[in-house]
Amino acid sequence: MAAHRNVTIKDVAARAGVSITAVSHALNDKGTLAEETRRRIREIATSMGYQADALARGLRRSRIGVIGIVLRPLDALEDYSPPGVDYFLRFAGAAAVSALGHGLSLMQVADLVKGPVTPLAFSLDGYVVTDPVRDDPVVDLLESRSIPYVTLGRDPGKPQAANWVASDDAAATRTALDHLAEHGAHDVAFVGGTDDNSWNADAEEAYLHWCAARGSTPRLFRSPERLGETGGRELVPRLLDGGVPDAIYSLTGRHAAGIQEAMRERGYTAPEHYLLACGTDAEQTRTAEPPITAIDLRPEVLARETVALLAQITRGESPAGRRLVASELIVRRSSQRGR
Amino acid sequence: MAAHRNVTIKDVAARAGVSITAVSHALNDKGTLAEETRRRIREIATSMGYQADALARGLRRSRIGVIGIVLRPLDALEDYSPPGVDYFLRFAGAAAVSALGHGLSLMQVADLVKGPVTPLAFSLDGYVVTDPVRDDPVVDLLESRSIPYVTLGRDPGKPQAANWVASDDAAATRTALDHLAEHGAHDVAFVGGTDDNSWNADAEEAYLHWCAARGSTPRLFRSPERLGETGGRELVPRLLDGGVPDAIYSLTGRHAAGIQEAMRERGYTAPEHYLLACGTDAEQTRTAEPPITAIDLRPEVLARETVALLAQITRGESPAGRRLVASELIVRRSSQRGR
DNA sequence: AGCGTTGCATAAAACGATTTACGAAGCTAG
DNA sequence: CTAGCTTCGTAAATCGTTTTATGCAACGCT
Repeated sequence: MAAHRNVTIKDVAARAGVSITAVSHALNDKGTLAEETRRRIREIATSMGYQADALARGLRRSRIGVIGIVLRPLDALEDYSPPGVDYFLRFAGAAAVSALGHGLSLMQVADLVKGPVTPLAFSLDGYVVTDPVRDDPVVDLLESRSIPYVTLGRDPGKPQAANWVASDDAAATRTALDHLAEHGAHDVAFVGGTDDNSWNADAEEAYLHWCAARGSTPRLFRSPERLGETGGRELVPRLLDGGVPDAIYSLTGRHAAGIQEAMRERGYTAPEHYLLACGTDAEQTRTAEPPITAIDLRPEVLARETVALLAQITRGESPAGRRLVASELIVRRSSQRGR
Repeated sequence: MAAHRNVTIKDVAARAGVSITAVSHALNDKGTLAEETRRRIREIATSMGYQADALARGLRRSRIGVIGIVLRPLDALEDYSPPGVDYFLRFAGAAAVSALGHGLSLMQVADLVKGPVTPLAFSLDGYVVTDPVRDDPVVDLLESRSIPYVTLGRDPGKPQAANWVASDDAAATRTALDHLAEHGAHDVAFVGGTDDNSWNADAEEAYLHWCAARGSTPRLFRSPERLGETGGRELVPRLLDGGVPDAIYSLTGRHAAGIQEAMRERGYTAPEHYLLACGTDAEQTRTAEPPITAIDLRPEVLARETVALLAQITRGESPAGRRLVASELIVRRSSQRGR
């Protein structure tokens, strides 16, 4: 238990009676060693429990087997485990697991452009950046350091960006709106966030198109993500201006929960007086009374695709990758009414 | 955008017309440089956007500013984002945030003793190991590599272990049992897990003592954590042997949820026919119908204490630290009955 | 003049790997 | 016999820092 220096390549070389070069070559399948020598060295290395020091190796190779993940919406919130928002945790968890499958590990990194940043930040092999905002400074920073990255959701300011994975938000929005319409809604109000990312942008645009196609007048509202339930509650008076809407489609779970509460306080409940659906599944949508119909963005699938793409890129293959992942509507009581 | 080599200490030295030693000393407040020189070098370094390479620095200093976290119960589950278990995610999230406060960052590491391990694993500054089992191999491994660590929950096999933080599970158990008794329960059945960690051990022991003190006959059940809701459901026939218990205290949230469901299917609901409480708060306990009384282990507080202790140790100060954190009972409908 | 301080700065040796370039045998062909 | 080619290994440079040991003035003192 004494402060026991770990076994280094030098120790292995000494024990095997060869040079450290030989050991390195044997272990990495390089050079021109005789097969027999290779085998012998490997055997000795294993028996000594040798494991190459990741730092030293990284210094030479400039790859350390770790990728970073930056959750931009949480950077904006300045809270990395906000109550009720489990999408990001599910995504990050799934990403970590996927990374392991590629021999990588994953490290969550707090806002790269603010304050003191983790020392390792610029030595990582690559980054997953979720929901970048328009011309995101984090993306610029990575770009300027030429660190590879994949965004989850497009950077709305860079339509030509090469590598991203995204949920098919336009399709998901249409599915949700159609569902509300099927259950009798003519007039659907839309509540989005204010972060300038592709999730908000694509959903809004799809909503406007949908309204135009049906000849209905859009009623579009926005509330900062940061305000959460409170933001939802405060929107209700405006939502009720000009009568109770047939249905409300709220992008974020926390807004939806706030809206539902404030509506109930005024005597309006779903699905009796209006229909309610939400653009992302969250603890609130599952546990509200009644439970709220929501879109499952399938963070596990998104994570798998995102990490796979990044892994490919860090390995040097760099096939421009743009992958769209279909989401799924989970129908719950808040939007179901006999037709 | 060209593959732009990052600015190194050598570049700074060249620009400032001094040796690299001078730059290193200026930036780390070492050596005997003139104050004026120091200032000038620092200025140039900042203006060039110099940032020391973490790998190279780590290689010398053998500290890289990253700590690892190992969630043993999830290792056992082989699922790092199991549904409904938010305690670990809350803990890990809070730990990450706390780590930042100490200038460290946190990396989640999957089972250190199984399969290929992340290359960086043995170069980290230290580890948080949650809920080690008796003579945990991960703890042994860290010990043998002399990597500092703090456990969350004691290793039941090492009563003399120096550094741990834990929730006061004995007290919490008594509080919950007393609460059930106050609401009229005489005969409380106890359902624990099978992992041999201090959480299970301390709660069981407290339960047995409590029964002994009151002269009631203990009814102790165990079900593997891994079985989750199913495990809870399957326990119900045995729980009902010899009549419906006044109350059931289940340690894990998933067991509790399964028990509640299977009981309802047989026509027994809480709090009408029996009282129900749970040893940890989880999505299920909050959202079940009725919601289940549960103990909030306060993962945020635990995380803060654990990381603070580890940070101290990695800084070289190593005050043996054993800290007990009080948890809090959240009373919900499942255990409330007019007396 | 000689000597010990003091103050400032640097050269060089680590840290632990990978990679490049070269060298010593042994063999073959002319 | 020797030039040339394999085959098998190794020496040394390198990655970017930190740290240790040393060097060189200038100064004050006897």
